[in-house]
Amino acid sequence: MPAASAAVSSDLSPAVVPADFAARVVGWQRVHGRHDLPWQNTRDPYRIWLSEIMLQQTQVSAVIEYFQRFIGRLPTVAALAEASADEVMALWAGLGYYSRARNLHRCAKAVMSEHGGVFPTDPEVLVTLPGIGRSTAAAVAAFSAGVRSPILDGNVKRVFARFFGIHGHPGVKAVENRMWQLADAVLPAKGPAQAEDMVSYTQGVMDLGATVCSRGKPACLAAAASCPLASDCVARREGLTGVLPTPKPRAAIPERSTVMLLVRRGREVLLALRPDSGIWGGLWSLPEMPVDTVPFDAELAEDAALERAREFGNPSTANMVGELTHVFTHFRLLIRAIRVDVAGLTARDAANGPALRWLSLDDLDAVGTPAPVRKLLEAQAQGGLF
DNA sequence: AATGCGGGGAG
DNA sequence: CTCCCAGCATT
Repeated sequence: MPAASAAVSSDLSPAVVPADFAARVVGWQRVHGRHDLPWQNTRDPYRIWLSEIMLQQTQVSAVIEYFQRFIGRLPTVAALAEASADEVMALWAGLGYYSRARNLHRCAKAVMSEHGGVFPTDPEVLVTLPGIGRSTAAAVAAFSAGVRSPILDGNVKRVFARFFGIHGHPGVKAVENRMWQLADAVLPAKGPAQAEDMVSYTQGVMDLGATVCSRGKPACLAAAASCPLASDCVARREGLTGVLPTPKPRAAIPERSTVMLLVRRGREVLLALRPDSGIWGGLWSLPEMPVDTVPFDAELAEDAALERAREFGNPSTANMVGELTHVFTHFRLLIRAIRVDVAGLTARDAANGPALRWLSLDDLDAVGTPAPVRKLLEAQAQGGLF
């Protein structure tokens, strides 16, 4: 299993970067790729740029209508530059990421004032314009002028992660850097066919990610012939399409804590019935105490436990017997357990009520208890801590 | 290096 | 419900 360091190695040996990578993608695109999207079949950098901005973090299906409407109303960069901010924002409304629209407007004005109204096709120039980053600059340059410059969007990251077996979330800088390195290394060869190949390759590597090397069930699993890269794709060979690309690490789930009472009367322990709604609804658990000191103070808690246990009998001793953590889907619960030994019965022996009962430690299977409570009870049954 | 930005679709 | 989508700008 490749270590994390493998994902960021700088090794670009030919063995892992097939010389015909781009050629395979190009050939596949011309037969199986998408050819009829509204921003294809043009070399107009304005239309290509507009589509690329709209497509940032936005799916193709959502963009199509917005693109048609926008072009219908503002068909040239000059028209966009002259339009009011209100009109631009109205055309964008509903697409999200509205800074894209503000930058779009600023960019059009900059093209008019700084580039004589001629949209640049040099990636190094494009990337200086508002809202155009490295990948968008490369896409505009490739589609409008066949410039040999790599894109790296979500589709490409997925294809690369799988084909090269790159572990680690692509949002991590080192992983992304590695992918940029590869994106440059696999580009179509320089030469007479470069411009047309760049158009097909740039479109193809995105089409591949969108239609074949999809996130859910990549088509290669059903039919290897559906992907031109299947024959030496690391993820396909090693059965890793389900784990690559590495998903974004989940946010740390919050931790809550509680104190549970192990109220002992000889071999018996007191259980409390949970309400039907909420966590562990309807299960028998242990009586709990509010935790009102931060940080937790064991001696205070033991004193409070002694006081609390007067409801259940005559308490003699209270001792922390341990703690354990139980992980739920949306939070982590730290459970501290305090054993309180009681003797005799009081007038308020609430165990006679419906929500409390005594249970023999020799008969744990008699009731349904949450897994962590079961662990506490089993430890009690064996007489020790846990 | 990590976050905010956003509405929508897929699983 | 979570994750992701033809990313970029800002901190």
